[in-house]
Amino acid sequence: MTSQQADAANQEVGAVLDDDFGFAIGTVFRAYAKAVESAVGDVPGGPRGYFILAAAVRGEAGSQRSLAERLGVDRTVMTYLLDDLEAADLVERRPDPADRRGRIIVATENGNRCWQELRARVDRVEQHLLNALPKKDAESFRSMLCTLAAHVTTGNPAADACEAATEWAAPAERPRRGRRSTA
Amino acid sequence: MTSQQADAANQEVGAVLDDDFGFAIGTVFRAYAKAVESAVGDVPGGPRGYFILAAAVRGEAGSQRSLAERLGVDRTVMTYLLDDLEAADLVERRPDPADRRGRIIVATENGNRCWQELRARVDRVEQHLLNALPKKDAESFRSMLCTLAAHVTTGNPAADACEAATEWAAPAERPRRGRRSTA
DNA sequence: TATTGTTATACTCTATAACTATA
DNA sequence: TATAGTTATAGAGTATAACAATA
Repeated sequence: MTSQQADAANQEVGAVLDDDFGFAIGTVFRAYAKAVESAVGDVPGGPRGYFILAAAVRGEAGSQRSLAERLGVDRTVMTYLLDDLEAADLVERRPDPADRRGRIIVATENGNRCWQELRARVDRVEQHLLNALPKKDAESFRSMLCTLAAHVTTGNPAADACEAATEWAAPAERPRRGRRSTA
Repeated sequence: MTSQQADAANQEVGAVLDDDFGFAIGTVFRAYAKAVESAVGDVPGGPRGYFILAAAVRGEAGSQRSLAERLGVDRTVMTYLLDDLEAADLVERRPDPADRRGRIIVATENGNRCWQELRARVDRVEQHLLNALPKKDAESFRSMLCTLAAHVTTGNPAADACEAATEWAAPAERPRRGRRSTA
């Protein structure tokens, strides 16, 4: 196969695979996450730190636990993230007057200021990504995406679509690569 | 704050945060990935293994390197994934006649059979997720998502939207939690 | 007893570097 | 010299479990 043929084949591959929903959402998500990562610079925790800050600025962060669940991170990880964000003087942990076990996450004054600039950058990333669509489509895409997110958040998320995990193919033990025992 | 007020606030939080694009795409992606993970059962590599298999079945996998880049994984990780998939008799590494350094990834007969069932399951996950939208919207959402993915794949992905990473907030050293030195 | 948050530890996953074989 | 793939290893990230304080 000549390199020209190879290139043509690769183009083809791209076109067809990108037509797969799972492939597509993965690709778009990774591209967005990567772009946001560079956009937020050295904010502790990267994109996740940014979203925590965003929630805090809007006064919607709530408790550590609820925020962690919303962001899809373990509650212990949330502790580390908040330690770093607090050390950077972006957010603050305040005692919850209603439940002395919990903390309420709020943005500091500095956090508010930083977020102004960060949000502008992240917005540009979002717009740049959506520029691939006609302006009108971009808006409805954004809207539908938010609808899906809201639906996932409230309803139970597709977990019931498939219940059991069947045994697939060669039951021969797969010895967990990359950590080939200590022997 | 009463617990009723707290509940109301939490509802509000959900609604507003889900209206943030980044938050929404993260939420939807995680929900989809989690659902696919359970749908594919113990296929080696989980969702990633499934997508490799899907590419192989369609004869679009190509070389390990190109496939790895497409899936957003390191080429060394691709080696491990393929080791496991090959051990499970789902895919096969064939020498590339055009370049004896490279391998071409193809699905085995067993891999083809398994994929038939797996694809049906994953399709159900996708449909279940998109059920939150009116049927017509679901189709256009899917289409737009694929357009975005194709655009990301070809054009350079938003990486130029923001160039430098500025220093944010307290430059006080953040001591990297969770690995508090060996002392 | 159950829950929030923290800490320590163990584990998994990823990526770096070094190596082989091709080009 | 550069690239595809492999392997080993170090490192980052994650989750488990135990604990303290509060409900």
